[in-house]
Amino acid sequence: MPELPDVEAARRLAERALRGHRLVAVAARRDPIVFAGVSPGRVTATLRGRRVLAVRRRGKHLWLELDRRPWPAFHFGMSGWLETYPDPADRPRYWKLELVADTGARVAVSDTRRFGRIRLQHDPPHQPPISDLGFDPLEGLPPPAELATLLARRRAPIKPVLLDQSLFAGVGNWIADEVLFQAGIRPHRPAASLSVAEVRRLRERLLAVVTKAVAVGADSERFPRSWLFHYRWGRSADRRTWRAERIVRETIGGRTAAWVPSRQR
DNA sequence: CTCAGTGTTCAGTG
DNA sequence: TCACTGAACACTGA
Repeated sequence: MPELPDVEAARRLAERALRGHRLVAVAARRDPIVFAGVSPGRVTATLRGRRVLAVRRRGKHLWLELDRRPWPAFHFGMSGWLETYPDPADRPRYWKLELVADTGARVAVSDTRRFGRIRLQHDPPHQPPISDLGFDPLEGLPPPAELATLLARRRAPIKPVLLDQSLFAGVGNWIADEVLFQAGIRPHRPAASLSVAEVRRLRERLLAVVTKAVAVGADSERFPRSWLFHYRWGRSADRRTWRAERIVRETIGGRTAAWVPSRQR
């Protein structure tokens, strides 16, 4: 689930449950992979009794601002998730960390595949990996001319360049494919080969896709029917858009790209 | 049984 | 140093 819109939805959920409240109980499951070098004991001891001042996000990263440092920072990897619930029995199966607010509200972070990371950092936004991130589209993108200059230095296909978090923070596999589809650009095109007009379209579509996905709470059922998103999966060889255009799947830059030859040049 | 998957990192190369 | 490529990571579900 976790591309920018999902993480923003998680941020809003966590903020509603935790902002202004004290953490009266904390449980951390032993997992040396997800907890990057932090013991469960240190996590619980650090967080218990703290007041949550805010929940922040940048790209696909989330962190809590507390009344005392260090603060917890989260990356959800491929399968990480965050949910809130009132009943302890609803703790998710692959939970890693559970926070209980003084209201009784519970927030859990789970991760089946364990590619996610939970860190304790003194100042998350000014430390790697968050400090290494590039532009978060929700905070705005540089003007087309400046973006064109940045892309002109990249010879790799535009698809993996869109996935480069040090350039576009929060863009994941489906957003990159969606943006290229809507902008009418083939994913294989060297980034440096895009015209300024194409960069302008790319920029505009990136802003539109991210804004819309966030506006509907990352609920894909509510994405516009015209989006490639609804048609890109499924195993059948004859995947088609709602206009019956053929959808091709191939590996580009190490990831599966879905694209529509008749619409993307 | 095999393979793909909403992601990142690291080693090796140019 | 930088840009790029491909493999590795861990696990579930089709």
